[in-house]
Amino acid sequence: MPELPEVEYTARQLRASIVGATIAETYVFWERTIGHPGVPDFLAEIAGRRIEAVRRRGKFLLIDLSGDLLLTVHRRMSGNFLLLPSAWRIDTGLRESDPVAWNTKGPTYQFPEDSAASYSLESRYCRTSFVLTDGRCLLYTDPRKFGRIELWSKHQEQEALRGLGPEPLDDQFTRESFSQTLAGRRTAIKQVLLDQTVVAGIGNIYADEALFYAAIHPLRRADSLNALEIEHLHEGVVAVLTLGIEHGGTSFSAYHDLWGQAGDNYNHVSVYQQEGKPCARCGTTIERMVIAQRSAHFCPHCQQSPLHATLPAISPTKK
DNA sequence: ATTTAGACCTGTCAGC
DNA sequence: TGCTGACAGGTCTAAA
Repeated sequence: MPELPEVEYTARQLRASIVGATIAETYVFWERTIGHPGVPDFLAEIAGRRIEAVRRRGKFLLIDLSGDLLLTVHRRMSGNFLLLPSAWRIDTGLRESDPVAWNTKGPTYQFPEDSAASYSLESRYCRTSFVLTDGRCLLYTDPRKFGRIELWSKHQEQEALRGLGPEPLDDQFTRESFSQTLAGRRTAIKQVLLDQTVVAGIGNIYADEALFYAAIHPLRRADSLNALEIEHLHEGVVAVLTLGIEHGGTSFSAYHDLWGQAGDNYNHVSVYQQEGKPCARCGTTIERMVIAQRSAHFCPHCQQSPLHATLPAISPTKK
């Protein structure tokens, strides 16, 4: 689910709400959610830490903790955070001696009668919960269980982030550096945009949207783009990510912000999951194809490609 | 060296 | 109503 705009939006909300708070207890309800270190060490290390800062890098949410520790969160497809007010009681069903609760249905929570339905729905998929000393509770929910939460020493940040490329909304992401990165790449530009070592934070929604913005066909070979097209694509990447943040992220069904609200960017997408609908620019029907095992959506009229530079369609099967 | 299936997971929706 | 298959915001690994 979350790409850069969704993670950035969450980071801003967390920064405003939990910096300065201290973690009292942590409960893990799905062991594999904790990617590093093992669950017992994770629980022992995180107890009593103060939350000093909240940052974002690519699709990673970074939480700096006291004692030079770094908590990294990658939500993958369906991970989410919910912050419960302190008045809300939680009942994890844990015995005090249990380091891990083996309850795949997640803990049960007692909500005020007037609480939003989305809270109780999401909490059903709680994989990890952080109880703060002020009584509030930060829930990490993740229906598909792909997301990972890891704890590292602060000096291990580079290792934890696995060679991420430049931040697209920072000065380091320039037309020139982008151009250099694309130079040696013979694969489809859509696939290259999804490579986190090329640019950090772009996912399937914003890759499709950026290519539409720049009027570039998703199958174009990356090394075939001319200077003007690279300029447009660079501009498009920045524009669609910035708009996504301004709209509070893109929500389809499951994504909600810290307080259970849906992001509005879905109402502003041009091509993503718009197959069969008319292009807002020219009215041509939006098409969908599979590139690198992912859906690609584009306008066949606006995003035409010079024949010499288009890759043959790859495996038009499955998905 | 690339490229591509498969794995990791659960939910939803369309079609029969 | 129930079953089946396709598909979903992502990334890693093994095999071709």
